[in-house]
Amino acid sequence: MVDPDGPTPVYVQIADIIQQRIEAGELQPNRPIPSELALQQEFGVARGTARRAVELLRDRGLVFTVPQRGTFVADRPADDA
Amino acid sequence: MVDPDGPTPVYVQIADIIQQRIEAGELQPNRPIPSELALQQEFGVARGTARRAVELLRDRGLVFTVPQRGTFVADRPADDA
DNA sequence: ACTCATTTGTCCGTATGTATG
DNA sequence: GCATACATACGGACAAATGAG
Repeated sequence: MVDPDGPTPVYVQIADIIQQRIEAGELQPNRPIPSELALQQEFGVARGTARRAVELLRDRGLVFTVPQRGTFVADRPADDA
Repeated sequence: MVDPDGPTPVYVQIADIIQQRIEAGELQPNRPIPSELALQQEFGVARGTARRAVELLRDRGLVFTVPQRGTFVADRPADDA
């Protein structure tokens, strides 16, 4: 799934994969994405790495995090007007 | 200097302190801010915490980082037009 | 060309706190 | 009280690029 030896950081790879799922409609607006623990297990990475991936998705505006609740797909997955 | 038990996260406190130094002119545009190691030692925190503080300053647009070189005070410390 | 020190980038593992259900 | 989940913080490790010598 992810390549630790590739030129792209693992947390970026994970963020890219989740972004694809969002764009593919597998993860829908206002629905939660997998928890940090779930991502950690799915991709075989440490919690910090899973967190970085989610942070990156927030930076991209694709998701929003509600403390103590989870991280959810933003209303507008990709574009605007 | 920083209060680990206060309501404000340590990395935010450190970012605030550095911001004050920038605004006070102690750290000048295009000049480097202390390295992560220096911040780590000065504030007695782990490197991850020092990094978080610098990240926050980047988010605020106060500094820019050049990989393997250092982090520098942005040209325009605060405003724009 | 090479070595050394510096500095940021990434990653792992762990612990504690806080909030929700 | 317990389980889940994010937030913060600590510690250590290795890689890559830069710059000084």
